[in-house]
Amino acid sequence: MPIPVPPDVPAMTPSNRESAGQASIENSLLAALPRKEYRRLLAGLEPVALIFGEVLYEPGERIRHVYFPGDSLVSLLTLADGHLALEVGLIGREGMVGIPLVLRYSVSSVRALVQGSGTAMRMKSAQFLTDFRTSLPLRQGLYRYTHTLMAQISQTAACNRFHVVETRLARWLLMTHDRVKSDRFRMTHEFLGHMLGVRRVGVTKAAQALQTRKLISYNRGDITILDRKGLEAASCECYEVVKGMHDDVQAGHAMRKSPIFAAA
Amino acid sequence: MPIPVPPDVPAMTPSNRESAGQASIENSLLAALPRKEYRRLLAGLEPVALIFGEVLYEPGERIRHVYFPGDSLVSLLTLADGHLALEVGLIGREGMVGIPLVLRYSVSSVRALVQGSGTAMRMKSAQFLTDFRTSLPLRQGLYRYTHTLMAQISQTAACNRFHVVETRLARWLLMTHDRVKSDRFRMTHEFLGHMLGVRRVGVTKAAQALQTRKLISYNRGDITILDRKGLEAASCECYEVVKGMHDDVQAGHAMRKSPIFAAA
DNA sequence: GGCGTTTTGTGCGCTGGCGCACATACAGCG
DNA sequence: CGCTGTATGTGCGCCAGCGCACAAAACGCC
Repeated sequence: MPIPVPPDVPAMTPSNRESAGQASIENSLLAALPRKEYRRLLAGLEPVALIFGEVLYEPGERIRHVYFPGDSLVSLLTLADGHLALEVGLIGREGMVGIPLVLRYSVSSVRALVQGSGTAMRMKSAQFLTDFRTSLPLRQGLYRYTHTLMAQISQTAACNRFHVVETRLARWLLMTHDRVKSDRFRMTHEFLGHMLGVRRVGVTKAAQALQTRKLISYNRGDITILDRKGLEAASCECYEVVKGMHDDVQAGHAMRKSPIFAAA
Repeated sequence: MPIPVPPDVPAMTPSNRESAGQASIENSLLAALPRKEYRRLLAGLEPVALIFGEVLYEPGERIRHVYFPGDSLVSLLTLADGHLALEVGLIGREGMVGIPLVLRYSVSSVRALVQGSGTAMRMKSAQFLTDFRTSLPLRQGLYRYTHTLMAQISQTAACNRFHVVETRLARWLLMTHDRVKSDRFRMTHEFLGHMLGVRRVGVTKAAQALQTRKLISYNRGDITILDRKGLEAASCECYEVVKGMHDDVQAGHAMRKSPIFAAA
């Protein structure tokens, strides 16, 4: 009842579920760790396939696992009045789901919903707390990611207040596009309505406008990005702001001397 | 031009500026520290008077000091399009201004604006980073506060999206009331408009409604809470949600065994 | 006591999004 | 092939909040 499960993507077979994340390290936070450190953490990490519509946490619920998405995508939703939802954060390969644990808090205050099927590495909370305590690089990466997540949430708040649906939809599609490798993804208007906190019909209107402008095309839950540049022009500067922040952090992994970081 | 400086409150004289925070520890985070720990930190702490309208940080600006408010009040504002502002967080005696430093980030992504004149203790960033590294109780308190701040920002995002001005104004007044000791505070409609992200006239309308219902009274920037219970009824449940979270954390200082906390 | 400034009040037309209700279309399945 | 469910399209009246413009108080200051 809360959020209707959207049309399923082709389900993962047991075979590719097994091999998920086996080949290369798909999550940037993990990939940024020193090889040795990564191998050590691997013991507690387990590849899983996340399926569209799956709820990882509910508000007020104890966090059992943290997730490092590969090509999966997870939305953080704030619920209001029980039926209305609004996305406040979007987590893909650049981040981790379960940030409260970084802050020594074991309860989520938002719903974490799988918004794009795909792979992820997960770890039990207890194990994570141990590894987090003993791994400096992991701590550093996660603290920085936490900061960008806060910034993302703040910016999203203003965006939701001031910008019209069409603009916000464009932004949202871009953010998703950044995190998934493909130009196509499954996504119904109904579902988008819950993300943007508007009626389904509002999404339909906005999507029509974007399609007319040849920026996207869609058909029964199948959205294709046609003109990435054009979409960027159609979105608000909130997109650039948040993106810039993520890029800063990514860059920070390489050049630790960047003036924006506090001395470790 | 961005945000008009609101009517000044009676300015602090040099004498009470000197004695600010001298008497008792007004900030809860500091007060919760073991005595010995607090005395050690005191060396780097400096009492200051914060004045209505003062900007502590601008987005993208390097953080020079952190602030532990006593009876002062600081708003975190996200800016959009350069002229519109929206409050995403409110910090009083329960918290600290400068959370990015907790996450090893030295740049603020929001504007920090003094919204209620009063006292605070401040510390240079470099000193803070040192003390933060060496004080376990300080780290614990700040991590937990950071979590509640994130939760507050998320909830505020949804609130701003779904609730009408009158309701949000009620919530905002309650949050302020919780942090200031007094039933009266200075606050023009214009200023409130920037907090709630609406036109001044919108605030006037909402304030009229609350005044008609005998919940508040106001006069040229002087607002009085008349009926606290009534205001709570007039506000949205977002208020309760956020308040409950803060209370949990406060309680957590006393009973560390609470199941909501992750093992240290 | 008069004057400028700040704060609050009022009016008006406009628009984006809402709630509701129904129409169409395509997809999979027996 | 037709049925059922899912996804998208359309129409309509409504309302909160917007932008703009101006009026009316209250305050501070010379």
